[in-house]
This record gives sequence, structure tokens and C-alpha cells, in this order.
Amino acid sequence: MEISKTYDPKSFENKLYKEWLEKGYFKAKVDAKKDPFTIVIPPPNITGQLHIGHALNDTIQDVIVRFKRMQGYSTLWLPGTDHASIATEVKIVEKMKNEEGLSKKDVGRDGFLKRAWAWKEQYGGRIVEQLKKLGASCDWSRETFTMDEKCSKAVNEVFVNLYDKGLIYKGDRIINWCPCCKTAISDAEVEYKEQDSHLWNIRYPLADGSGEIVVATTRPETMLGDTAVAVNPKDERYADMIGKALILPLVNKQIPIVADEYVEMDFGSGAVKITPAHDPNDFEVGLRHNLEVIKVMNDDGTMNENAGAYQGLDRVEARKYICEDLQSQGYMVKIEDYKHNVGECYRCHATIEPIVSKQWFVKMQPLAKPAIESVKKKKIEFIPSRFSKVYFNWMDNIKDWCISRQLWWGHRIPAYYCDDCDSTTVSKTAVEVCPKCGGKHIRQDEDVLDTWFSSALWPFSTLGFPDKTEDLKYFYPNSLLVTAYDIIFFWVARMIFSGIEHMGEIPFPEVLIHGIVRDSQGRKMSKSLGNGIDPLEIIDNYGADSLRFSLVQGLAPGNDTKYTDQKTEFSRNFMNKLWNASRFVLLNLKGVRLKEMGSFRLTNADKWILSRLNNAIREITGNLEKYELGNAAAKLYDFVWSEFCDWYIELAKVALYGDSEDKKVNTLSVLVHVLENILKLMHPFVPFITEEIYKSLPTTKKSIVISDWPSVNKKYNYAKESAEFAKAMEAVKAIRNMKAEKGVAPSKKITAYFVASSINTKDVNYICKLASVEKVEFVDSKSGIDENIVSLFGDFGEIAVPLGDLVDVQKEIARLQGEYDIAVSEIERCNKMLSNQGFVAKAPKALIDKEKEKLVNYQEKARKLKTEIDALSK
RNA sequence: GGAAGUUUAGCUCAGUUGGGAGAGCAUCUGCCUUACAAGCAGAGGGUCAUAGGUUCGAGCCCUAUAACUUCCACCA
Repeated sequence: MEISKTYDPKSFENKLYKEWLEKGYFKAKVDAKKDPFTIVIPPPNITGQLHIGHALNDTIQDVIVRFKRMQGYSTLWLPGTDHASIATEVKIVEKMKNEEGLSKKDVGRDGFLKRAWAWKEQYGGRIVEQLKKLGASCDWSRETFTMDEKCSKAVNEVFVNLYDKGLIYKGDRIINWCPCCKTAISDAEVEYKEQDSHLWNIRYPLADGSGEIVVATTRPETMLGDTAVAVNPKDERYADMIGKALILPLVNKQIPIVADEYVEMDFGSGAVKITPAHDPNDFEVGLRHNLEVIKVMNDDGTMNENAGAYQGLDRVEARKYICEDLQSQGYMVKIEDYKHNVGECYRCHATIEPIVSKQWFVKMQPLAKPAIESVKKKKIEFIPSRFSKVYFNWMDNIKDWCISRQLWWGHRIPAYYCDDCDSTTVSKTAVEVCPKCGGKHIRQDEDVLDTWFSSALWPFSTLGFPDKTEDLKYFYPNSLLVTAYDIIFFWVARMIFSGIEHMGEIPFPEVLIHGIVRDSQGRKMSKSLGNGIDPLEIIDNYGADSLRFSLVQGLAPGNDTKYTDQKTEFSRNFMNKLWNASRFVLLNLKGVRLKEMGSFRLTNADKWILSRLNNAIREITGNLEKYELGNAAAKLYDFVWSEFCDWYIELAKVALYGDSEDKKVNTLSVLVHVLENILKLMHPFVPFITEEIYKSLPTTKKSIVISDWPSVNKKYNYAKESAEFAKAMEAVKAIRNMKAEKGVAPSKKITAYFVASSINTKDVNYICKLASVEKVEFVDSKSGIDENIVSLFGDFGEIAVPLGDLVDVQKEIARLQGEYDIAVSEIERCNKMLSNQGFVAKAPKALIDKEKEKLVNYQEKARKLKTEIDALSK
């Protein structure tokens, strides 16, 4: 079969993917005779489009999965999507507003969910189709959505289990409130950004008129909810005042002065206003001193009935008026410029309000402990290992996890309240009759769970948990998790403690962490900068293989990578190179019956490339096993382009265009053998092009997807022959270099005298072809040559090329002198090393021998150069 | 405040237990040589951030410094 003249990925990528799906190559089978290899995909949000970050993450997974599949593992790459509670709900709300002019309230919970599911049906599959374009070898028959029946079942199971163990509780705590999304969010969902603001210094007079205290605050509007002022118990300035009452300005009520260690004496005035309802630290202080908790804000960020005259104002407006009033009433002491960090919602970037609210929480300490242990004891390893520090830092300081969200899109909390007896029942199945009083006035909790609550169960909920399915038994624990470092907290940590708690076993032994893709200037890609790269556009222009290869090229585990057009072009060029090399081989195969490897004599060139192939297989396999994708890609590039294309194909032309039919067939057999192995080695990285070419080879029957990964063939370790052949290659380079230096056209045929040369006579043909040499003569000395000559020295011995008038004797002497000087300095270096007692005593023997050999070679070379220089100088 | 990463050729980055500095792009020279100009051949270009230390030997290990980046914490 022929392949087309130019590399045109569009002509086969989609077609091949369809074929793979039809043949079911990606379908995982529970097979007791094989070891499983399992990866669950980090499920992309259904709101999302495939961006370059997904492309990187999924390319890495696909490379590893395809590699393992070829190695014979029963491979499962389980795909799916995440319902992305907040992100999706925001989109639906927006859409309803724009298209129907309706709000959540207007349509009600059922109406809203109906629209949300419709949206999911329409758009949820987008990203899946995009993954297919990338070539992802996921088992689509197991595709899971986090709100599928089985996942919901797992969520309820886990919720009830944790509740029964006392690890889930409901309570009034300070939480992060997003006034824009109108829901609580977890600590991990808050992003802190530095903002220019002010430090307002406000005077609080003592109730008895004996003085005042000045407090500093960055949030003056919360003063309406102040229920104390705190000072440090050791602070002598305020020692007399502790226990006294202050008048809260504007509100005109009395609040106490309390002593608490939390207050830093050095900061500001050393006195802090305490607003337990709107600050996490103040909340703690409030608990210790039994202070009243007064909320002054509504859920939408406006001031509530406790704000008196400011009721109804937005928090930003309220701040303005409060400051004005403080000023006019003489309470404002001063306003300083101040930079501080303000929490933002990671979804909508609205400023977060810490607020006291009744929410559901997961008690983290008992769960974190074994999860920390598992990484400490290396049952789970982060790659690179430094990320375990990030993990420890988070887990060691973890606070209880707020899991309830005041949203509708998500897993509804399986808690039921009885209006008759006021009891709470938590149940896996719907409750209609109160188990306590038999009452029928039951309400389910209105809230849904944090998206990450279900994501945390992903490694086993996807496999059928809580049912003990065959899949779960076989594919759990998973083998590896691949993710970017930015969701270690959100996701990885939570999967680890969830797996240990609910499965009794870690979810995966290895976590491969990669970086993020930045733009060509090293900036994060963002909508606001407009510097995003659309991977689909790249696929359209260059093909999925080029995109994949450009993403792993130069990739080091854990490090960020930059996207540049040059990288894609570089990759596309490489694809083109592979395509054309293959085309060369296939064009020459017409009407040829190939021989079995081993059934014919190999040339030195054959032995050399087969040795190099072994080397490539060894190194690339090693790299892939350590997940060093960037290194593996670099070695592939070098082996394919430099060794196979630039050398071996050129060498092969000697036989293909000149020798006997028999030798031609031999050479073609080797070419096909090497090419077949190259395709396999490259397949995990660039699945489409390799399949397209592989199918065209006469030696292959089944798809490359399910072919066997190449292994090192010990028969092909021709160390001696390779070393000898390397001399011929060096001779070629020396002659080419000489021609370029002397201004001789590369194609100009020359005569070369091999003086007392150790070059194998069988290799002469190759030198002639590659260096454009017309005639080679082996001579014992140069004495018989009467023309002016250029002498080349190297491991090959000496090559003398007559160039007549082109040789400028003075310049030749200078060139040779230069080479001589280098040789001499090398000799000095070798001598220095070898005379170093420490080196000789401690260095490995192989290294010492190598140095000794170099010394001999350089001495020999120097001797010849000297003789030559002397002869020319006469 | 705590932690991590980066610093290697003009640019983007590799460099795997420490054993003579690499690739691509860019630059320069010469080539349409019957797979490929998305190509071929050749060349130039680096006190491996700085200063110490360990070692026979350091881009690699240790200490300090500088610059940039990131994460965590959040003293009002």
C-alpha cells in the first residue's frame, strides 16, 4: 500500500480514531492473567472547552496509557466529566436571564434542574468530543459523569458513613461567603489577592468618659457588628481598662474591653475591634470570651436590619457612608494607605465575606492523619517528590471542610428534617416518614454538596463503589494519577483521604505532577489577557500529533512549559520527516519480497543501526517507565532524525541504488525492521501518524495500538562492529568538513588515499557515497602522491586528499598546527589526570582505561600531525 | 511571615546515582544530491547567576547571596 506524497494529518486522523473505537482497542477488560494499569482522568467540567492545559494533561496520560497497553497491561483509562456545581449553575442562571428573562426564583428548583440537565445534554459532550480529536485512548464505554446514578449512590453512601462515624456535622461556623454566587465556599476555593486599601483608625470612647481606645481596621463597615475590643493581656497601656466598657460609635451601645493573647501589641494601636460574625479570628476570640455574634450583612452583601441606618446599602456603599459619618462625628483619627490581601471567590472573583453561617462540615483531623502517613511511608509517592511538601503543608494545617453549598446543581445533601419532632435523619435513600416520631412532614436539606466531595470519590465511584464490582476489585487501587500542581489541595489530597477511609486502601501509589502551559512570554493564560491558545485550532492547522509532540517536547516533570508556535512547527516538521522517511522505504518496497531478520548477512551499516535501535529502545523505555516524557521525546527525535534518516537511510542507498538485487532486499528488510520499531516507539506520543504508516507496512497485520512494545534484542548488540563503523562515519564527516573549508563543492568527486588506515574495506562504498568520493586507494605511505594534498587525521587513521592548486601550503600548516595544539593540550590533560594519585586510586576502572586509551590516541595523532607539519614546512 | 521552583548558547529549554557542556529555533557558509527546501551538508556561539565549601574530580552535592516566579499563611 502506498502513502500519500505529503504529510496531511487531516486525511487520516479522524478516520483512524473512528476505526480504533469500532475495533474496541481502548475497552478495558478484567483479565486475571494480566496486570491492570489504571488511570482515571481528571474530569473536565461540563462547562469547559478543551484548553491547552487539558491538552497537556491528557496527552501525558495518553502517552503513558498507550505505552502500558503496548507493554501488555490490561489498561483502563477511565474518562468522564464533572458537574462543576458553581461554575455550571452560574452559566445556567446567566442563560436563563439572557434568554428567558427569568431568575432561579421564578423557575423554582425543579424548573432550574430541568434546564440544567438540558444544558448538560447539549454541551456536556463537547469536551469529550474534543478529547477524541486529541487521540485520547479512553475507554468510552465506562465514561462517567459525576452526577450519574452510580456516583450519586457513592456520594450518599459516603455521606452517611461519615455522618454515622461523627465525621460530618452541621454547625454555626465562620465560613467564606460569596455574595455573588450566594453560597458558602471552602477555604481552598478562596484566592487571596493584594489590594490597595486603607487602614482606618477609629476612636472608641470609654463609657465612663475616662478616656478612649483607638482601633485600626481595614473593614470599617463591620464595626456595626462589633461586640468587644480586645487588647493583649500583657499590654501595660491598657491594663487598667480591661473589663471596662466602650461606646461603639454610630451604634451607641456599650461593648466590653477584653484581654486576648491573639492581639499583637506591636501592630497599630495594639487594640483590635472584635466582630465575631464577620472575621474568623474574631469569631475565635468571641468563643473564648462568650461574646455576642451580630451579623450585619445579608447573603447578597447588603447591610441587614442590624445595620440600623445603613440597612439595605451594599457593603461598599455602606463603608463610604460609615466613614463619612465617623469623620463628621469626630471618631475618625486618621486614614492610612495600606496594602493587604483580600479573599476572592475562585469562580467569580467577587470579594469573599467571612460570615457566620450554619453549614455542613467534614471533620478533617481523623481523616488527614492516615492520609499524611500514607505519603510519609511512601505508599503514595509524588513525582517529583518535592510536591509531597506542598501536600504535607496543606494536610498538617487542615481545617474542617465546609461541604454545603447554597446551590441547586449538584448532589443534594441526604439529610432530612422532621417538622413534627424537629429531628434530623441522614439516609442513603429518600426519607418520607420520620424514623423518630413517625411524622410525615419531612423536608430534605435544600443545599447541595461541594463539587469536590464527589470528585474525591472518583477513583472508586467510577468503578462501581459501594457495590463490590469486578471492575472495582480489579482496577482499584488505580495505578497512577496525572494532574497539574494547582489541584493538589482541591482534589489529590481529598482523593487520598477518601480512598483510605472508604476503600481501606490508598487510591493510587503514584501521583505524577505536571506544570501549567504558559504563553510565549511565560505568562499564565487567562481570558482577561486574551493570550489563550486554542488546542483545537492547532489540531486543525497542524494535526493532533504535532500538538501532542510539541506539548511533551522539553517537558520536565513538575515544571511549567511554554507554548510557542515554533515548537509546533518543530513538531510538524518532525512528523513530516517521519512521513517522508517512511515514504522512502515504502516506495522502494514495490514488488519486493522481504526476508526474515536473521536469515541473511548484515552489513556493518546494518549492525550499526541495529545497535543504535537497541540503545534507543533501552533508553526510551527507561524514560517512559520513569514518566520522563520530555527525555523520551528528545531521544526519539534524535534517533529518528539523525541516526535513522540522516545516516542509515543515506547508507542504505548504497545498496538500494547500486548493489545486487539480493543485497537490496537485505537492506530493505533491515529498513522495514527498524522503521517498524521506530513507529512503535513513537506511537504513544503520536498515535495517528504511526498507525497510518504502520498499516502500510507489509510486515504488519494488526493495529499498532495493540502491538507489542519493542524490546532490546541481544543479538543486535554489535559493539565491536558499531565502533568500527563509527570510524567510517567519522571519515565521512572529516571529508565533508574539509570540502566545506576548502571551498570544494560537496558534490565534487575527489580521490582519497587511506594511509595505513584501519578502516574496513567493506565500509569504503559508504564513504564514497556519503562524502562524494570517486576513488579510494589504500596506501602504506603518501610518498607516491605527487599532487598537493590535504591530510586528515582521526580515529580512522589518515586520509590524504589531493587537491592540487586548491591547497595553500601555508594555510595547511596553520590548520595542522591548530589541530596539533589541541592534541597536545589533550595529552596534557590526560597526563594530568592519570598522574593524579587520587584519580587513579578512586575513579572507576572503566574511566581510567578510557583516559589511557584517549592518551594513546592523542599521542598517535600528535605524532602524525607533527610529521606532516615538518614535511610541509621543508 | 513560611515553603518551593527557576537562573546553562542571542531565544526556548534538556542535561537521569558527580567522570571531558547538548537540542531546536535564530545567525553565517554552501547545496533543489532520484523520501523530505516542513529539506541536506558544514560553521560560529556558553567563567553552566554570584561567592565559598565537600571531592582526585562539581552544571549536578552542601552553605550563603542576588534576581525572577509560584504556593501557603493572613497582624486587625
